[in-house]
Amino acid sequence: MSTIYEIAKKLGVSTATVSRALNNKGYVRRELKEQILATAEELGYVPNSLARSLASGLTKVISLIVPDIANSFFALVARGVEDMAYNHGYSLIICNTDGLKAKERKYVRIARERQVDGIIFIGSIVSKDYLEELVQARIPIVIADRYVDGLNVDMVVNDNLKGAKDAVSHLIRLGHQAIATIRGPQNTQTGIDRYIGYVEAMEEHFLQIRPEWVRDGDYKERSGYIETRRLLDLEERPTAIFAANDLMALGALTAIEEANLQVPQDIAVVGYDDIPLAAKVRPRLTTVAQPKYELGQQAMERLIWRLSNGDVEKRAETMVLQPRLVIRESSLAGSIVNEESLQGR
Amino acid sequence: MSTIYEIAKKLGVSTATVSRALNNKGYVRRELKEQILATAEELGYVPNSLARSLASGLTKVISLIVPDIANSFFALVARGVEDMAYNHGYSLIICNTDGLKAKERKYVRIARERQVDGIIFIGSIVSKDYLEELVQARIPIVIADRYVDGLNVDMVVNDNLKGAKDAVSHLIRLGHQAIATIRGPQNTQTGIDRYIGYVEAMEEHFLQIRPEWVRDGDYKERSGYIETRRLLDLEERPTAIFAANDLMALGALTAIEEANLQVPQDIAVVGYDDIPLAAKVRPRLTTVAQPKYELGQQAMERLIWRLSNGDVEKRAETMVLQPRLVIRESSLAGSIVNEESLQGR
DNA sequence: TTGAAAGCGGTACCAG
DNA sequence: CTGGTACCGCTTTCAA
Repeated sequence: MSTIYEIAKKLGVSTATVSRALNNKGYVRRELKEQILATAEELGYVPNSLARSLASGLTKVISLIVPDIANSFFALVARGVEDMAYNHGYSLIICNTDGLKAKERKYVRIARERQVDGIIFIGSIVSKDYLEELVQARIPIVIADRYVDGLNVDMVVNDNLKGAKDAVSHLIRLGHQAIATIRGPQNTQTGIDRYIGYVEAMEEHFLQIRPEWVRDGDYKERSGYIETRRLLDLEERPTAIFAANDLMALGALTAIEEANLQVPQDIAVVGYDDIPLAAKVRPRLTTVAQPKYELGQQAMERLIWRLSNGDVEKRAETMVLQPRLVIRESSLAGSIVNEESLQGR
Repeated sequence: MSTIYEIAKKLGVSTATVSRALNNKGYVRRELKEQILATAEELGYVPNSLARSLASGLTKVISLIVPDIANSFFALVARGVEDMAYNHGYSLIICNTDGLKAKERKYVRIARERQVDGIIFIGSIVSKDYLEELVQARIPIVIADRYVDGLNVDMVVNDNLKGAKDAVSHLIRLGHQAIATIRGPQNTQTGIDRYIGYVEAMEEHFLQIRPEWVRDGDYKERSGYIETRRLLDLEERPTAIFAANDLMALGALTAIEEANLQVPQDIAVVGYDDIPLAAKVRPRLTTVAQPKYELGQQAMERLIWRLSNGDVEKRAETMVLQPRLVIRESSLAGSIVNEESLQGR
């Protein structure tokens, strides 16, 4: 493993000059620079970024903290982050927390030890404990797909309230009046906002919200399944269900199928997120599409921006991306339809 | 950001002693050690792993090179890698190549610059060019889900030949004789082995392989769709299709559905991989399950083992995991069946 | 334009 | 047991 020292020795110059030449920084006589570059090539020189980081104080590494990369939603967001990072010379350390505070804490610790330049949280718990620790350590962070109140931190989210409202309004336009919802955790902002969207849509159309039609899920498929069974057992059964995410909507589809009922004829179902599966199941799932890849991209872009304006203590901003209702079979009567011709609003 | 130097100064000891105490290495008087630990705590000391790595020559970082983390198959393997890495104190740098040699090369370069302790390749191109570069740089690597010939490198794969053979034999047992296959790229070992499995199963049962029943795909859904349409246009149409992976099998299902034919009544379909979608589509897809998570786990475990036996120039080994045929609706006549009761072989 | 040298934060060997 | 100190490989003033 050759070093700049070897290059310097071979050419009888100083390491300072070699460093300048290699980094194209400061003054170096043109031909000398070319010699240095040539020698570096010849020696198979590869810069040691550890040494560089230690000296410069910058690692060009970002920690990406996510509940589970095997979850397709997060995987797509992560992909957006990674592409943007790659284009800007950043490397990503991946951290799966499984929603566990302990793992999250540990990963934050690791991020600090490794001197990462910044951290991106995606849909994580984000306990304020270590969030403050990070602010104190002056490590820039961006939170994606999760709005955390009272924090001077950059965030990128989608307009959950509007998305949910669009979804429910769509059901109402189809003539549904008895619309139930399976909510996400009400201690998360996404869960709260999507529920408010549901409520607002119902109220604007003067539709009654029966308490037993409001079910609490945890964003996992199983809870969608369980709560839907409960809904089906009701004497006053709803004709449509708005699930706060696709996984729960999928669970709903299963429960309805098992009950020998038809979607959407007997019950319509709408989800949220538009994970890849949504377009694959039968009936295809109507859902609110979050710009997942873009969410990741924007988060990373924001972080890079923050990093290059480091000392500027500019106020944090929240970027809101627009969701898009994707209408498919699970909320239409009848046959298979062309998805493209139906997309909109 | 406090350093060991500050701890040392505050206690009037040397940095050497502090280092020893913090790392629980070498001799330090018990009470002194406790004081050091307490002071570290008090100062909010966080070790700088860059400095540590630079001095020790170990980073505890691994590069994970994968075509696309948003692909659920790779995501699951990656998850296996990450969990194992986490348990052993390793961090993972994620690298999406999109199957592009240029990106793969770039990431290998980055891995070297960052002085990673090792590299795990999953289903990648793995050009011999930089593979040799890595061997020369003495960076241990493990290749998962991809067998590369003539290389003294550790590998973890599943028995593709056997898996394919099992799948086709299953179709034959169901009475199929006209069985087509959509192959994977024949410049990949997985593609070759799965094709050989198909051939062996057919030959052992004295079944004819018509050349027009052997189609070439690229592991993407679209190619499965296209090749299936070709198969359906044949005058001598096959009664079953073995696709070399699930994505292509999914494409096949779509093509068959569009042709208004029934799966499995008119045509049976079997895939390979058992991605999450396989159990979700209708009809549910019969497939060969690869132990994805375990594949990742084993790869990482192998790498860790190799790292702790660094100087021992032990011969590389190839670990072969067993695939498992998962029988679902796409290869059975008739109604929805309980998946569990059908798993076997 | 170039070079000397002081770090960056730790590790680890050697002497005491 | 503990301290002194020479690096690890590169960046970055500051002089020359």
